[in-house]
Amino acid sequence: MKRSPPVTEQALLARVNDLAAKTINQIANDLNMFVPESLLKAKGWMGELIETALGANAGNTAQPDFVELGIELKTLPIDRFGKPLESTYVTVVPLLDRQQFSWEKSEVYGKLKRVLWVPIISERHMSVGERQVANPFIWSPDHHDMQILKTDWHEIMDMVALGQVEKLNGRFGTYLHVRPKAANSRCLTNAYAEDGSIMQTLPRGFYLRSDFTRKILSDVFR
DNA sequence: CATTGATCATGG
DNA sequence: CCATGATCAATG
Repeated sequence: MKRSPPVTEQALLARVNDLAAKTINQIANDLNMFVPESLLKAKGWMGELIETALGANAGNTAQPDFVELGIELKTLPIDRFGKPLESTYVTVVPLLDRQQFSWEKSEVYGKLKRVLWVPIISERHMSVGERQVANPFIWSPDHHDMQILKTDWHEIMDMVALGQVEKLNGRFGTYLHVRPKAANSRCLTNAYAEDGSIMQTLPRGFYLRSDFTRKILSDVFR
């Protein structure tokens, strides 16, 4: 039932290339998985399907999906022209980290340093099963993009450390921005207040803007 | 119509 | 609650 993880990057590429051009129905049928009518009540389903198909093994730990390879898997919904339809979730924002202030040790860096992108043509009018895998590829940020990601991360984490998490909103950040990441708007978690005490606030996540993922695709396929 | 803010499912 | 997987949907 569960597939073992690929041992090499080459093996992972071979597996994911087998998915290229397949419909979601084909992939799910091969795995004996049921395809939901809608993703409204199954928002993570696409990602879980591709994880299963490829043998990802990180579970819900805060590590890249293919732990030994250090590669993060991201499905990316695109329209028929290859334009991303959504932002891409990266990881939760650590609200109580005043120490571990190193970009290279951050979970954002750990996940974005090497990513297997699996674009899926997922226009809303298409049924889930008819949606189709496009051209997957493994990517790392170039130096320029890495600097921008690092700067975004530092600016956001500085605000968190200064107790300004509630001043953060989706307008901050060039590539990486911060949005709510919770079951609903009543969820609360601890964070620093501006006076250094502990306050309660809505949990947040780091997301990649779709402008940036659009650029990634155009850099690769130009 | 793009973007920001809100929400859904699951496992530990 | 916190982490994973994201998409939905109100708003400007």
